[in-house]
Amino acid sequence: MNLTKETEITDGTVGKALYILDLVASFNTPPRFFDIEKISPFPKATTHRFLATLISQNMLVLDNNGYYSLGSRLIKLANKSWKSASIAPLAAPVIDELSKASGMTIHLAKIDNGQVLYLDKRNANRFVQMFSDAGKVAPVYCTGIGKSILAFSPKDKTDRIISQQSFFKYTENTISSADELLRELEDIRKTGFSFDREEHETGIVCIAKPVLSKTGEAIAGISITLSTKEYSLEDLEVFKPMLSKAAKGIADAAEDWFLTH
Amino acid sequence: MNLTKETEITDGTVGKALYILDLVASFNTPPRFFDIEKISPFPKATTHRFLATLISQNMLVLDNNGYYSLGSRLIKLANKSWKSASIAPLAAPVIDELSKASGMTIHLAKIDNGQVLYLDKRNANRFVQMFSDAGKVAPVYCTGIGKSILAFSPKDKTDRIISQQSFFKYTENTISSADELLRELEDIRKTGFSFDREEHETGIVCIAKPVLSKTGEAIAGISITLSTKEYSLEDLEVFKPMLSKAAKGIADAAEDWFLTH
DNA sequence: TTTTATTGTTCCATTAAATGGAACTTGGTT
DNA sequence: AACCAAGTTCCATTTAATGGAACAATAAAA
Repeated sequence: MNLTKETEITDGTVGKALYILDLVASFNTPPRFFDIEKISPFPKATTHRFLATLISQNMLVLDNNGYYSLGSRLIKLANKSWKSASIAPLAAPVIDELSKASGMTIHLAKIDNGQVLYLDKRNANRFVQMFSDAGKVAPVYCTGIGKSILAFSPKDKTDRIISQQSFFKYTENTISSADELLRELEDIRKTGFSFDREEHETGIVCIAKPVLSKTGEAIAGISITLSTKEYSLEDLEVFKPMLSKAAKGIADAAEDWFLTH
Repeated sequence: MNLTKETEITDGTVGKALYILDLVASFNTPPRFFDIEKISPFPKATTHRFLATLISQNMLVLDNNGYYSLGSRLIKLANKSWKSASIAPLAAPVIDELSKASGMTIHLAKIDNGQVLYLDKRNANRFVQMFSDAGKVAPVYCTGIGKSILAFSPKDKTDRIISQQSFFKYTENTISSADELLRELEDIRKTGFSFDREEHETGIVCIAKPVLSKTGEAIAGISITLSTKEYSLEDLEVFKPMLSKAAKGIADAAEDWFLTH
């Protein structure tokens, strides 16, 4: 589990309670008190009290076997978050169409805290597991969407995000230095398209394009993903026109929304 | 906006901060400080400090025009919550199949805090807006799933939930008293199926079935929804076999999961 | 069954942080 | 330029968080 410490333990009591919430979320299977206590930076009594508070607040659930899991209040809040704080609902019809037209797996993502945050997904088989990917995160430097957004961001923002990267080598194709990444961003700016050439996961390739604001800055990105079991990198070329159309469509929808609100 | 006060302002600082988070979430469009302050039970300075804390914690975002919206940390947490704390991911393949077989809109929901909480959805057109329905809530007494779960819950639980209902009359068909609801639950126990006969929204009908645990208690419910523009209440009958099969399939998947964890 | 080890919960004197009234700053309007 | 409303900061007072340690419950071993 790749637990990026994105939030310092600050803001007094509230920050600490939310830190405990993240701790619980970081387990792949519901932890017991002991498991949490082991990695908690707070004394036992304090950790215990925070857990009790979070349960009372419906942020956590404690089952009768002593296992903690995340509570339903989060699902309810996320529903509103997804709708109000992102372009995902505006982009949804466009993504539906791209999914239908391409028949392939589609992702919509933005950059959040130096990482790629997936906002929506359509599976190739057209059936979606809700929440299965919205909310997931991935590194910018080895994803098509991450690189496409980076290529069309202001220089200071790009530099700041690059400085946050670890350049962990997921596959033999993974970009492993800031210089190498900067060179590739140059290429992406020329063509407008970026690729993931099995850089994050062997056997998975994608083509991505940024969703640009009126000022030419990337506000999000969309991608089409293929498996090399059935297709090759070259097969991605054919999707360029529909990908461009979709990126434009989302940008227009975002623009309309902005003008009417 | 139907803001059910599901959480009292307790648990000191943490509870209060989360109350402010709910306040921000209760707006349909991003509020300004003034809007929040108006309905906040806390003094101006305190409200302001909580907002600042929540922003610093990535639970809220303040745009440069002074509007507050929900932050990305919620989407990330909800992703994990959906996966770990509910049967939604286990049910997903079964729901996919039911969606394909029926061609209709499918819902998966459970009861949470006396309300129906939707966990997953498949649209009739087969394209899904993620998060668009997972996280939404509806009353138990006028939804097919709500009634089906209630009918197969222990008496004390059923009574407690019924006592929480307002019996607001959404349509002329809405059940408007506890007695009326109890009578209908009797019928549902006999047949195993429940219906929403335009009780929540005019023009919308559905058939639902509970997902039962080994002990015969409902742990969730699934439904197939139709619009009376194209279909009628009678058309729901044909879905009984596939709905039963799906409910059984989800129950089995949940059982398997339980045995192997 | 009894003992021992481990996990989980509560207590309360001490310490530290939250509180909120009021003063102040910012930005827009006549 | 004077005014009004929205948004932010200050700091003495109050209130709640803290955490070491004792205790309880549960699981494992003898």
